[in-house]
Amino acid sequence: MSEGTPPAAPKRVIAHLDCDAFYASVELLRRPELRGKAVIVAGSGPRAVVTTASYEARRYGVGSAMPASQARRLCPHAIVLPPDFEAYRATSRAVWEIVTEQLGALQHLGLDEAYADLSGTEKPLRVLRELVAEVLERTGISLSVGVAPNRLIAKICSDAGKPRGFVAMGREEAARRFAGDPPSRLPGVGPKTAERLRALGIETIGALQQVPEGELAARLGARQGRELHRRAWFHDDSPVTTARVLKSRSNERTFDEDVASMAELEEILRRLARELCEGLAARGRRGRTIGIKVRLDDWTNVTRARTIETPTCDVGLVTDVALELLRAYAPPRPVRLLGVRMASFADEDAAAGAASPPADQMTLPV
DNA sequence: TCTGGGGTCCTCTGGCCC
DNA sequence: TCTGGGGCCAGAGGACCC
Repeated sequence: MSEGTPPAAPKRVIAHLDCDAFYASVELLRRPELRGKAVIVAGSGPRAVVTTASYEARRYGVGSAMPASQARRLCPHAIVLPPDFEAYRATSRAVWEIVTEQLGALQHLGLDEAYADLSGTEKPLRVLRELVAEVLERTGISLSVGVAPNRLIAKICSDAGKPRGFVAMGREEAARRFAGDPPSRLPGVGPKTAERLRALGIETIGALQQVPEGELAARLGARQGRELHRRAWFHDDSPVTTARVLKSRSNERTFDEDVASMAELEEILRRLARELCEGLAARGRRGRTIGIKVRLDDWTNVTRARTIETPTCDVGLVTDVALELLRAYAPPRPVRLLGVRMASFADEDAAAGAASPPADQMTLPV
């Protein structure tokens, strides 16, 4: 190693693995007779939204998070199935156990996607191709894979190749290839940011690349401006983080019809708090910050929280605090959604035991 | 057309302390 | 004694993600 010359950073190889139309795929495995048909997974209530849709349904414009009523209008012949998260979790475990056997620890993002760091792996593309074939054979689930020097490009590549895609790309090529795409293709650019960019006349990633970082910072704030500029050029040095600790847990419900009665709201809040505490107790978690969330009929969202001295998962205490917060706010309009939340968890990792990881450490999506 | 549920992270603001 | 600034924390709201 020569003095004054830093050693070249080892080349990173990051893979993003994404299950194709995951929930719909699980349903099709259970009901093969639906294969090739338009299938929508959605709740049944008047305010239900689409959880996912098969590619046949997507051709009619049906997409995730769309109101189920709208999805039915767009694709009236679609078969609508209720979500079965237990089944999705079980299939998810099966898929990621196979992947973890081959690649080691993963960074999970929900049940159906994960990052793996393959830096230093011999012939990573071959390893990944064989892995995708094995997952398909053993579980029936097809994966799309993006391989790149960073997470940002890997994710965009797996998305661009869906379904059953396998796309590997370097940073310069990504900056060229996706220049004509809208900024919303970049993770972290949602509808609001896309609209702000549109208002500035920025309609493509290529256009975003041409805006000096200083100008973006002046218009969008220093941090977001810098980050957008980096993303437009597909720079990303964030690590693949395999252990994530749960920060908060919540339980919320949207009502089929708005609720104006305070007595009814209090009863619902008691139930939500009890369910939340039972879930926390089962995982041995206790928190200090208790919060409520209220969505009014005009879609106004209000949150209130209080931090107590001693961590708890006691139903009575959590319910009392949540009720006090609700009474102090006293919703001025009918309520559409009510939720309760716990955060600031006590560090009880040691108590969870060394043999098994803490239940909320997301080494596996459970 | 009419928008779920469960999360994370970021920004802003205000209170408190030094 | 008063004032300003910085750091820290909690609370609230917003954007985004799957």
